Amino acid sequence: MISTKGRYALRVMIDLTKNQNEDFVPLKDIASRQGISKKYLEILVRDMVSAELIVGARGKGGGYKLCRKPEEYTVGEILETMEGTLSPVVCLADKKFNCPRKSSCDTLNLWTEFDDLIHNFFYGKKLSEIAVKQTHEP
Amino acid sequence: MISTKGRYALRVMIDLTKNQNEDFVPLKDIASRQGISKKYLEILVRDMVSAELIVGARGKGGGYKLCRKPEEYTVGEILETMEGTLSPVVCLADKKFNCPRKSSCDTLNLWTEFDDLIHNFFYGKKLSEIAVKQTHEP
DNA sequence: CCATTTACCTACTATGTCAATAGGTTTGTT
DNA sequence: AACAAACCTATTGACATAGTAGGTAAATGG
Repeated sequence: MISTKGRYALRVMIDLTKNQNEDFVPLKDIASRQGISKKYLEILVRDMVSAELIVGARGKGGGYKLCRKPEEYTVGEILETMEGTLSPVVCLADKKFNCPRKSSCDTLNLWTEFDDLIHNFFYGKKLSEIAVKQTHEP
Repeated sequence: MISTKGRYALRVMIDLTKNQNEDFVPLKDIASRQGISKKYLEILVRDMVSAELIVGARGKGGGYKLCRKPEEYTVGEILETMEGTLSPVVCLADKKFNCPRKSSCDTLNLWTEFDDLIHNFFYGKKLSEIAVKQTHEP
């Protein structure tokens, strides 16, 4: 299951996409628009900066900003950064894990197929696709 | 991520499929073949019985048995029983949960699409498909 | 230059789930 | 009666999740 880390991070990225006009968007604004604790977002945003998904600027007029164009991010990249892995099972998540049952496992095929499905789904979605500005009813 | 509950339960179902010739398969045998603690399996198997995936018989000659043909089970049904839900996010997992951001959420579509993908994948797979006896290399 | 605004940093915590383990009771078979 | 099996209740250690609390550092505006 996707945790708040991944889900909130994605919403931050969408929020930043929608507010690209401003140079830097303060976390305070994002938090209030998204209805998420600013304190908690600080933790997530730190990881996002060190993963080079966004950049921060201090002081007055500071905040956060995307460091690429929205179409240059995939949802998969964002989620995988925050969640650590998108793999549905331990044996596929950890590359170093060499399962002793590997050659005889009846379920490995199933998990591998599922893993590919997840990967292709999320890496096939661009941030720009899901962060479209909403058209309001007349 | 699919926990051991779902993964082990699936392996129990596969084991039972492969040993359909015997009337009832003792948990002891399943545990040793699968290399899983019998004590832990007891807990999982209890849930499987109450969900009517399998039936148990006590006493000597007892054990567990499928209550339908392998082609009448879907992997989705087995996993969903054990995991509680297959939904990737809380807002879709809990039917009673009425998210206040539902109408304005930018990510709901994404999660719904992903949820359908997961559901279709696992409910499209039958137990009989993944529990085929392995053909050995000559 | 100083107050303000912002990011950035370290630490702590309550809660819950996971993955078992331990020990006992009941039921059916031989 | 002995045994083998399912069935039942309770407990536990480890870890992740989803935060909270309080402070420091840097940039800007007046």
